[in-house]
Amino acid sequence: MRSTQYLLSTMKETPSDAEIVSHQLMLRAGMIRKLASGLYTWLPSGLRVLQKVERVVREEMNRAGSIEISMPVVQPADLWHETGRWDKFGPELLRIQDRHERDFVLGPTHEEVVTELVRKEISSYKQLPLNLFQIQTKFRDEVRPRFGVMRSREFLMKDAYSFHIDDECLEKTYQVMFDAYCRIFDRLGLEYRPVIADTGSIGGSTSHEFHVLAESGEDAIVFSDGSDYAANIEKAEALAPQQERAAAAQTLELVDTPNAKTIAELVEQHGLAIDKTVKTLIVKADDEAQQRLVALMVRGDHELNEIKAEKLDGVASPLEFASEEEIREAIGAAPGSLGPINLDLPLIIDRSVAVMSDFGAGANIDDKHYFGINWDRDLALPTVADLRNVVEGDPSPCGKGHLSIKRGIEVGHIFQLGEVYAQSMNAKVLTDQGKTKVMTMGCYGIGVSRIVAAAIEQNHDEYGLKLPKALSPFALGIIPMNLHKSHRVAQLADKYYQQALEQNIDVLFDDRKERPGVMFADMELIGVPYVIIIGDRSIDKGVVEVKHRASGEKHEIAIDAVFEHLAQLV
RNA sequence: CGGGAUAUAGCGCAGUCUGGUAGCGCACACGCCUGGGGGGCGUGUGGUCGCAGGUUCAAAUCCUGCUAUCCCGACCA
Repeated sequence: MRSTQYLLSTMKETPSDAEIVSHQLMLRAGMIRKLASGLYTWLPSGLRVLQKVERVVREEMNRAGSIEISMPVVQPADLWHETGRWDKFGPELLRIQDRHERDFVLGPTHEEVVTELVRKEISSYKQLPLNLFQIQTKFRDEVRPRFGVMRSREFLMKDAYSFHIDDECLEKTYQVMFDAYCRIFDRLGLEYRPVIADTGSIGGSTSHEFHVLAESGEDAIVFSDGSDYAANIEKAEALAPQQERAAAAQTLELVDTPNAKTIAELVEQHGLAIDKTVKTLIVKADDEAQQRLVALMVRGDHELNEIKAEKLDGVASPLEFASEEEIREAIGAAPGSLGPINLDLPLIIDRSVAVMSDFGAGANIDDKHYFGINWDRDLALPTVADLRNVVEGDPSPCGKGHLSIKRGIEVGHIFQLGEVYAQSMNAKVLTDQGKTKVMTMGCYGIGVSRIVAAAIEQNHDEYGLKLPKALSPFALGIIPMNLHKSHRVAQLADKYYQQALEQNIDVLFDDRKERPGVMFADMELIGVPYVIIIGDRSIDKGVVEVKHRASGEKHEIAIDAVFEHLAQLV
């Protein structure tokens, strides 16, 4: 490609609405442009990178035995009613109507559509297992799109779905997909980790996420230093504390705390250690429960894990917090003065809270707290459960070592769905016994467009992108010095360009009438891994220079030996 | 959805408080110089100041409403 015939669209200055580095660089390098919040146009350089990711994904999916199809973006609402997700999915599901006022959705995922396909096409166990994938645009009406294509509303995703006669077969395919994902992320040159994950709104049992490690990651993932254990923090169990509860040393005392509405204020104003305080959180109960609200308690320095909470018996799922009015009506006190004593609601406490003694909590009377609370003495020990997020240094749930916490960008997620969708959509086949049986399913997603952003988060420097060669938009750049005045330079540059084209090398020939600094800066910004620099000065010596983006090193290479030299690199 | 901020040329910004003919840098066009790291000089192009109302002789500037975008939060009682 010649620069003069290309849409380079690089920018010197960073647009003010880009926050994280990948978003800034993608704008500056002329990879994407925003059309509206969460909607991006891919410019040529961005599209090149996107397609390189796509290619690796496609190759590895094919290699792993998955078969490519393409399903519609627009899906009839009926299918979503069948699985119940029309009601469950929430406002992220963009609903639209056609001219006949029939309901449709813009597909955020394709379990319904693929199951509809397979239930019609497949009728015998002999046709299983079947693994289908597509690489296609998805739409999710995110609450808060941000960070460019990292969390956009429209995005490119590879989604695969496998169908099996039984769980044993599903588990085999799941492992095949797991391995294929590792190969994909290896080939893309990413630093990543598979972690144990929650299945979330998709449903099912076993699940792993693949995370690219990055400070800007939106997820917290935890690792054991004593084993391979790694999990999303949502899923990591906080083990019960080993130590026994200490004996009561203080008497129960009702204290005026007019200005202590938060744990921080309580600690500061009343000299209470933070691990001698508790937080009482009021959430909605599930529909079958006797009372409309449930109280949950975690230690003052801990965080509630919403995923764990909403899985508890009696707690509404998805988790919903009670409003201030509801709390006042049920308890008679405002948030900020809540606690376990004289609480007329079902109460579930965290394992760490169960071993606390002499602790302080709200009195369920405005502006008052109880200090010196002790279980069994002052009130019976309520239901105990794992309610909190693990923290750095907690013992690992695997039994070996302790946990550390890192940030990750979720780029892949695989699930053993089991019969969830096939059951509700009546997707059955005949077994070798001639009986009907519901198929069991797996599903496997990769965020293709998100990978582009994640790869940049991991591979950049002050000058711009430094993508691994599997991903960089061009493999080779040609920078001529004084192209428009020196025939020798022009001739040689053109010769190299033709040669690169013949060899099918993705080459960017900067034939603009620009100063060298501009050309260097652009090549570095878009991250061209190798650049041939041609000038009269070096031609006089019978050489040209080849510059390596990653190391910054320049080597003089004999004019005729350049492609031989590059053959090993590009 | 709650809180905060912003909206002026393609990009980055000033001007708004204190109303009086819309500015700077970069980019872009042309000319000359320069020619191995975002160069120099000169001449230009480009803006219904987010939208709609209002106040005023006069509004980018003051008032009201709306919209869009970004950030933070949406358990941390």
